[in-house]
Amino acid sequence: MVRPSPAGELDAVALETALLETWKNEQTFQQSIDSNRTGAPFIFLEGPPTANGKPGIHHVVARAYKDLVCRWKTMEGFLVERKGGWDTHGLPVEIEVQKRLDLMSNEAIEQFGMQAFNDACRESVWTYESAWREMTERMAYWVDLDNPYVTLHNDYVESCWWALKQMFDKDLLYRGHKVLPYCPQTGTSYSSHEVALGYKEVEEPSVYVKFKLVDDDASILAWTTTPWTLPGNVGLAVGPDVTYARCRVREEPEGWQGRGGASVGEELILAKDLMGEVLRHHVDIIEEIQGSELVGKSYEPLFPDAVPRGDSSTAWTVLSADWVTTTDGTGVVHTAVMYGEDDYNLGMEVGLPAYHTVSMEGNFVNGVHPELDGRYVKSCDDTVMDILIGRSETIASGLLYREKSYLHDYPHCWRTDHPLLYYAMDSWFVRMTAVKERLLEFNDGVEWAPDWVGEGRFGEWLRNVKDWAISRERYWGTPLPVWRDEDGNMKCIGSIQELQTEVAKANEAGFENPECPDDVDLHRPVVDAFTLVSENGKPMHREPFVMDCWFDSGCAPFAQWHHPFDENKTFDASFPVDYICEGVDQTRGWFYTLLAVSTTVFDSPAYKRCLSLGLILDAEGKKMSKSRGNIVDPWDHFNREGADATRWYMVTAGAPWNPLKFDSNGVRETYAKMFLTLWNVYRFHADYAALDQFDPASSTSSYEQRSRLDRWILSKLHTTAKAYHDGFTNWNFHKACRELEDFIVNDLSNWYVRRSRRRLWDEAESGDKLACQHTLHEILVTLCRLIAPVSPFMVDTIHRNLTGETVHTAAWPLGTPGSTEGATADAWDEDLAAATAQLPPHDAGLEHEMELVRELAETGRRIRIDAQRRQRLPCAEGWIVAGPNLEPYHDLLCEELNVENISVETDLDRFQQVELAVNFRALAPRAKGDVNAIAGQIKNHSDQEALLSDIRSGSCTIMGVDILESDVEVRRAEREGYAAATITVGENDEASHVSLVLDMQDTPHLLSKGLARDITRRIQSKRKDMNLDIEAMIDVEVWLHDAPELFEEDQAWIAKETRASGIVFSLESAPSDTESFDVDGAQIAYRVLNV
RNA sequence: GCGCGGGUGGCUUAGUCGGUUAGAGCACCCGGCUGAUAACCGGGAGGUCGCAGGUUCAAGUCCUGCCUCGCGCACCA
Repeated sequence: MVRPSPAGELDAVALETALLETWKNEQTFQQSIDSNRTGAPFIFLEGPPTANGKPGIHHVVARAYKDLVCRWKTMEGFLVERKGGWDTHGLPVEIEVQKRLDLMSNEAIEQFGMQAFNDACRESVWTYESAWREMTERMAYWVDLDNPYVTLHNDYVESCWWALKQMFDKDLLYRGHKVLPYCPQTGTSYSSHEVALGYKEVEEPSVYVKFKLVDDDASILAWTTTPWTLPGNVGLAVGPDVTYARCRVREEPEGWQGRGGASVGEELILAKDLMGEVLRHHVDIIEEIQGSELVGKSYEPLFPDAVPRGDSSTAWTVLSADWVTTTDGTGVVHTAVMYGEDDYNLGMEVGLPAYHTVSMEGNFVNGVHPELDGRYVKSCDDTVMDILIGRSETIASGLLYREKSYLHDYPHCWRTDHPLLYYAMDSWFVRMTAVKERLLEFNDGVEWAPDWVGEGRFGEWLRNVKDWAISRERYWGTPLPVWRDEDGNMKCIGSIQELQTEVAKANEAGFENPECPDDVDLHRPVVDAFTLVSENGKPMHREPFVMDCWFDSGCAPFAQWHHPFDENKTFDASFPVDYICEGVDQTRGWFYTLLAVSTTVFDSPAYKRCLSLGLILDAEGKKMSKSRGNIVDPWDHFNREGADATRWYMVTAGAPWNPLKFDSNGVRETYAKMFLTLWNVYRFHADYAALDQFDPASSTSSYEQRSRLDRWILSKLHTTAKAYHDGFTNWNFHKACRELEDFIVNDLSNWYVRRSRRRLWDEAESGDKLACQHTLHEILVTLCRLIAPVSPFMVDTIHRNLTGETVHTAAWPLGTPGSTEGATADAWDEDLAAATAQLPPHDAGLEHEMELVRELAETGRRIRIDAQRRQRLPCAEGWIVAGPNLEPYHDLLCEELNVENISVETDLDRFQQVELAVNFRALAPRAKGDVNAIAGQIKNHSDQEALLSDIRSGSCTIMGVDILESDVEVRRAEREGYAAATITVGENDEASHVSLVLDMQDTPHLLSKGLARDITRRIQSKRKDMNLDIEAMIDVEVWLHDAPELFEEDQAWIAKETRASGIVFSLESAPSDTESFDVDGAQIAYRVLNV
């Protein structure tokens, strides 16, 4: 037997913290999982956050959506286990530690000691773990934080090694170069994110250089903003479809600034479109040439000693590249293989020599040019130009055509402020280009929310997929498990055991290695210390890289289970996962790396559904970020409105994939509107249920015993729950929740409870009271279950008090498909018809009628305001004109409208008149341009009734167009001169027009009733001011000196309503120590005494 | 520069297939109602639906261009 106890005032924060304690004690989370042990699994994968930053409100949003779906699926009977995870490797961790220890270069780190540095990283990773844990628990994100996967753990790293070996064995892993922004000062290359931090506008010299053709007395002009790359030039790229011009210098230009030039008669080749931009000389065009015709021509190297030709046949020739444009420069791109990404790719494609002319320290290497060797490249711009000008007799005959300063954004080291160099680094790659088709295929099978992220942003990315540069020249990360000897022979190690075997083998071959125990630390520098042996007996050293930390997280689906070393079953049953959810910024991050790893390792997709969340912006619309300092602390809201309101606000503020402007005021509004209202509805029910010892289990109230109001709210609940569920299955959580909130505030609180209040005041047992209590009970229990996935606190308190059980192991009101035999999580979108069978009966007619009744009640208030008649003064009669039969609601309407009697007027024309409006959709196709004129004529026609009958008889033609009955809509409006209003119910063809008319005549009887209402209201208000108990009796005195007559029955009614045991009405003047008020000009005085 | 998504009263936003008077909430003003809650009801003020063209009888909605914000990519000779 469950009897609710009284609810009391709401203190959301206290309620939530108390529940957290209860959940901990009862292990409610675990229970909710255990109770579904036999259910079909629904696999969720947690994207691991990094705990070396403080959690902000934007993290709460992501966790709210993760939690919502997991809780919902759990209630649907699925087994939803949620393993937590932590991302613990990577550059951010290193940078944090570098800052703290003031180690701003690789050299400094190595001096400090790699082991000590990595120890510091290992520790730093957990800086904010407790903050994360507290936030996670407080917001009630249910995830297993006690057994999380951690990317730095040996088991995890070992799985990553295993995955790499799979790739290696499939020849998907290779060693090459990648051109990266590189800082010679810190010896570090940067990820795009860091590069973005350091863009600065700088003015630098750019140069136009002449490249002399070998078998032709002409030069090709090329432009570069980085003169330091010119010694490395090995090719010139032209657009095959670009038109070039061969011009001969006719005469000297008028003005010439800077160095460089050309002699009269000299021939230059450049894009025709850019001649005006580039050339300063007067020239004659000798010939127009297609780019493709230039391809293959040889030219003389600028710095003949800088780069050896090797076996390249294409070095120092003109090459074709379709990305060459004529938007700037000369339409010819100087190509230095090692110092530009396009250059490098082109060089690899056509076989240009790949030699560095610049060292890792940023200096020219020896042998480039006597005046440059050993110098820092960025300070050599002038020297390079001088060399190009050379020792020629005139500047004009040198190789420099022109110099020109150039203003552009250039990346700088965000730590040292030095310009970065694009520099080809040794690097390891995953051959993603080889599996592109599979990636696209797998992506097609993913259900994306919103779909345009998958098809658009992500699909675009995949269609342009490039090989994944997965190695980093760093210290703190999963080490690349590849060992290599001097001849380039390689071994990829896929497990600790394999490492031990290889170490033993090497030791046998005579190498000395440290111990390699079972729990060997799979990090640098420990693994660096092992020397393995190659087939031909040579020492193999580990490639000195760590993995991109995104590789780690991409391995999460299997590495979290230490696959394939442990628990194979867990992995097999949980891959691919059913659901992941992260911010849209993970598109190229985790969403990609998961798919990249699963495709290359398992030839499988990694996830079936992906919810991609919009960014969280601050109130000004700026992205929340640490550097801006605009991060909202979730605790500001947890400690004020509570986690329920915060979560509900997040979900209702907009579509999950849209950017969310986080508005603190919105959380407050959600609290006041949604949760306070829900609580008060619950409180109303619980207080009376407690008073009456109501027990839902030991009494019943059949559907037939329920009042129309009960059946209406039950039907409304049916409709709302169905739409809510439908919203969930379509990812429209925001629409679902808004609709539910509207139901609670509008339908439940403002109409059902308001209209039902008196039913529960009845102190005697009655079938009607019981019907109301059962109805409230059912509504509240269902609501709790619907709300629980989104905001799990208050509804649990309510559910527990009403049913004795937690809501979190309760069944979803629309069924539990997860617990049916043979179910799978793929059945996201179950049979709605079957699901709604579990809800209370739906009655569309009833909903429609009640909508009309409510509108009529509101209309009555409007009529009174127009007629300046106060609400409490009754009207003798109200007429309802037209519309459906509302007979059963007349009592209700009498109360709402404050009229003595309601009657139905069947003679429509007594209060209504016809108004015609054009149905544009029907008439416009025939009337074309005249449609508006015709509409005007119809609307302004002086006799609408006559016009209508003309139309009906087919004898109406306006402006040559026959007007048919289907061309017009017939509307009815109230006639002028009555205290009346007309409303429209329904839409289009179904629309009906109902008028309400109120009788404005006063009688002594009505005035007396109105007066009684006013007096009652004053006394009630006084009772409230005096803080009297609802049950308390009072004594009342009233002075009605110049008031209308107050009949005896109304006097008695006042006494009853106000619970007055003694009441005295006097016609004398009131004493001075009384309170008084005004009713239609009469002063009424009164006094209330506590008995 | 390229791609994606936005721009609707002071603020947050809804707006389906192009259709008649652009709908709500917050805040504001006036009035009402209340043993009904930080509530509720009625009314009011507040909108060139980013700008400019175009298609159409009809455009917040479709098309083109531009401006602007956010994000991603590229910043490159």
